[in-house]
Amino acid sequence: MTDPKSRSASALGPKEALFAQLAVVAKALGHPNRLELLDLVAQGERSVDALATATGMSIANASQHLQHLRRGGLVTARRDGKHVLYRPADEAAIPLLAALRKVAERNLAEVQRLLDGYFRERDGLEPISRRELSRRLRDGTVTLIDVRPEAEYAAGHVPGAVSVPLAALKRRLRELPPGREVVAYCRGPYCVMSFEAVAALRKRGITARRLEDGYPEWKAAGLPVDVEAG
Amino acid sequence: MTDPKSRSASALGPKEALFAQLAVVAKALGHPNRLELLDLVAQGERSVDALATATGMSIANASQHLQHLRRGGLVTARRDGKHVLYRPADEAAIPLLAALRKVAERNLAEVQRLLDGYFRERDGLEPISRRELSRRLRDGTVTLIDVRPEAEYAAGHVPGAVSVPLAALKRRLRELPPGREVVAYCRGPYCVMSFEAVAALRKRGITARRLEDGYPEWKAAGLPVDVEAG
DNA sequence: CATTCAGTCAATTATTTAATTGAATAATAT
DNA sequence: ATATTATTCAATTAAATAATTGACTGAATG
Repeated sequence: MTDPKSRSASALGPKEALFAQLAVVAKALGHPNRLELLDLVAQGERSVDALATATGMSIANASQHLQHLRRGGLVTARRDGKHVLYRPADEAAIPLLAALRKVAERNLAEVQRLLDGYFRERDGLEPISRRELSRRLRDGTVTLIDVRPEAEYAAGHVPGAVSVPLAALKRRLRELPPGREVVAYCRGPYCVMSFEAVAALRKRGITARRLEDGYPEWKAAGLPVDVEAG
Repeated sequence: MTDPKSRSASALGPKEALFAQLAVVAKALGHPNRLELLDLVAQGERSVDALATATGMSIANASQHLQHLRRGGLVTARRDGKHVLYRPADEAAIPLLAALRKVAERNLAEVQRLLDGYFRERDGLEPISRRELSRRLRDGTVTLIDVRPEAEYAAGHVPGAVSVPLAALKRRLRELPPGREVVAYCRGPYCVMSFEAVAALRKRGITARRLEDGYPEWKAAGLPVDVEAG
């Protein structure tokens, strides 16, 4: 019995044990499939394979997720003939799911985007003006990223911008100086890449905005540009 | 957007994406250390190393857990000089924690065991509701003591409460107005300090009760709070 | 009493997540 | 400047979790 998890909670201090137990409940909610199952179960008692079919999971997979939910005290099961029927264990389980939704809705830009629809979200991301960007680049209070493909960056970009093509953004997040606002730009007002970039950054808790319009408009405004030597 | 895999949640259906986002929040709650951190943060804004010290975690570990909580939208951080101070991101975060507790309390045998064991006196100590406390504070028929450490009292407390940290309670018993019921509160329903305070007072013949839950819940209920000037 | 259906269990593999260490950064003090 | 303090980051390793597969069990049916 070297595994600390297998020790009874009494070995842990009451405080630790309680948080450990709360974590069991939270973990039960910590997987999209289980949330989907719980959401279905909340609508009424259902059999395992009805749930598996409804969600597109395999029976075994659904069964295991349901048992995970059961261990978390969120659902209970009863046998009815050949079928095992699951239902919410507790009237407190539903408010818990609601509280979770509330936090998610309030805080996650990504959820907001989903709720409001793709294009409405774009309006929520107020862009930074060229004038303000210029000033903040001088101050060094902002990280500017060019999310267009590398070739376009090479052909001309805003001075001070770093090339981080959208496709590479996720895995290069760590390169961004932390605690500094990020501004992303791309081809112009009808290009979605900077919207996507900002959404991805915000989803990860990074403060991010779009530059108004994009590179062509920057250049057209007579502002300086850099071209890759070569 | 040449690589479809680089798209964020928008590549999933809206339903899947929604559950995925809810799972992010739930996962943020899905670790005992993070729950402990959140519980502390709920008492008031705190620096990373204050939190690390209070919980016994390494600074780096605490920092990472806090960032995990931040990604889940449960806390936010601001810089104050050298320190980064974390606080709850959202008033919805506290009810979420409370809902989690409720489910855990009702359903988990292990928690039940804890309540029956360590906290077994709880049943004997009927807590006083916030509503009733408010009324009796107005009437002046009760002495309210805050048994948390002094720093937490300073960061915010129930108006009218006197700071009597648990450690100091015994030697400060004579400061309590005699013949008046004492109500004690601390950090919340699973914080043992108020239980111990009440037990200590009763042992000495003083009529004492706990406030239901604790300071974070008082604040979350929208009731007034006092903060120490300075 | 063997067969089938509905679930569960156990074992495997792949993927995630956690904790640790030491280096990097940011703000401040010397 | 340089040092100091507080925090974050990056890389490593260990541990936990997820999905899959096939074997297993309990209840109905022929």
